[in-house]
Amino acid sequence: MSRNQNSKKGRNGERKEPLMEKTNSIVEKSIMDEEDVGAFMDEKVVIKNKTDVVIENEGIKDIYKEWSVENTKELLQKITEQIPKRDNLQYEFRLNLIDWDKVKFKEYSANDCHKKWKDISKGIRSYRLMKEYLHEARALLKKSGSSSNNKEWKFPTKPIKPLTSFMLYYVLKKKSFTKANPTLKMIEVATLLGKKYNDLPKTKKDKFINFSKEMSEDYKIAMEKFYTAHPEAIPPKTSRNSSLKRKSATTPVKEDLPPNSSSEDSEDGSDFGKRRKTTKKKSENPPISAYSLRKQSVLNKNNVEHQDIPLEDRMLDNSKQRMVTSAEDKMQCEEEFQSVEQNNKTERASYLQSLPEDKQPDELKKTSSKIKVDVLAKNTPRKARNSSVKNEYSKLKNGENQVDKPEIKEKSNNNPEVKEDLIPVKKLFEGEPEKPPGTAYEIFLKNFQEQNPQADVSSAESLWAKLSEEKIKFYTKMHKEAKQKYLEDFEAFLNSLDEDQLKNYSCNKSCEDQDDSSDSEDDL
DNA sequence: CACTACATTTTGATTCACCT
DNA sequence: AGGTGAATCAAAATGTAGTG
Repeated sequence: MSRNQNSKKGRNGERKEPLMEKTNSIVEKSIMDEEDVGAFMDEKVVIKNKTDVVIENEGIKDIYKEWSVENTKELLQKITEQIPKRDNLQYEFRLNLIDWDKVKFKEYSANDCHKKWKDISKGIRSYRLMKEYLHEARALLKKSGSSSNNKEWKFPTKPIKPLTSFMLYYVLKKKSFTKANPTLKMIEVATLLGKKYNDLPKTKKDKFINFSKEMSEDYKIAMEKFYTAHPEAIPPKTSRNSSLKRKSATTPVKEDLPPNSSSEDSEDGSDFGKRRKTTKKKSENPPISAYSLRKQSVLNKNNVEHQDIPLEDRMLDNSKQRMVTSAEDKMQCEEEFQSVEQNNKTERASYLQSLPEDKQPDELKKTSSKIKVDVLAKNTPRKARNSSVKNEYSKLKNGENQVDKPEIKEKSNNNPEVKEDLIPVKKLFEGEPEKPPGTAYEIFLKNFQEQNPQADVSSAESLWAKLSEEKIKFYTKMHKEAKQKYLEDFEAFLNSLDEDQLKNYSCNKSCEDQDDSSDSEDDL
């Protein structure tokens, strides 16, 4: 692009004024008519040289200094010697760097040589033809095609990943958005569009989501075809070492974070791991998603049928299988998951109700292990998930135990199976925000109970199970927003406390927590 | 200086290593 | 065994650092 721009400039890089060009051509023409000095050089060059000399007031006799072909050749050689072997500077910059004192030879001064070069270069074409571009393009293709690193050149037909719903929205809106806000930087545009996307009405958002899903399905089919045609393109199974590479790739690992949250769990003395081992059979863990359910089923099936195949391979198979799963199959899987999840909820609720009242909170705590993930991972931007909020939690965790307590407090309220009347009511601190319902289902239940005060919980449950996908999404969104608001309010609440209040709050919560944990220990 | 590689922002889908 | 979480990758334009 810069070369095209340069081609519009004068040889010295400065932009020629149209008036100036006109003036020069008139001058050249008039001189051409009266002079015949082109003994061995291009007429135009000599004439131009003449005007230059006149303008620079260097004496009229220099105009007629002769340049034989041999001397001109020698000049070119001298200039060539001044250029480094690996010269990659643009013409104008290189020209400015040439030391004409080193070029000068025989009776020609540095100025003579410089001027002569200016004249010669006038006769050189400064633009490139299409065929020249094509020639270079072929050379580039040859070069790039041989590079094993260049995937695009190696597999030009490889389908590109489909855009996510947000990406579709971003691409669609970016142009008009930047036009309306030309001062915004690209990063700001992305941030604002991200916010706008999140605030998008559900119906509009669904359009993008659906389209994205369609694209995703097409991509899967295309990839399947591509891998059939190019089995060599199938990525080789990665070794354990490759994880290090992945970590050191584009996104730097946050050093202030523990390697993973599970180690954090064990480090802080929490017995989450132990609890899983001692109190629950693995098979009792309900699937957390449709994918999880499918994976569970596939892996179990494989377990029976192909016990000799390594787990990693089976997981890979599962991933591959997922790649080629049809939309219908996926829907079925999703429905299956919803049904399983609802069954689990119902079973869990009746189990909780069957427990003695003092055991219920502990049982709730055992199963609601993932508050951080649920609240933070799902409802905050990725960056916040990874750093700010997590850091905030861990920072406070280390020094100020008051945050642990709300966390646990929230845990007990965040369980999908929680019935309001099962939660021991804890007094709220002054200004402390009220906890939101723990699940989308609870929001639905609350609404349901408000509208049908006579109806019992089981009818709400069966209604929830039959709820359309759209309505479930609606309640999920409401739930998300409520949780997000609570997080923000809670953070603001903590910030608003002075040291004494914080101690007081911390102490209150610690006492509550001690009660809870002693119960918990007993239970274990 | 020219050029290249990478980081920056956003969301969501996908993949897969790792840990319990 | 399998749940979890981190990495990656799609798009865009621009800035920056490193290399030659």
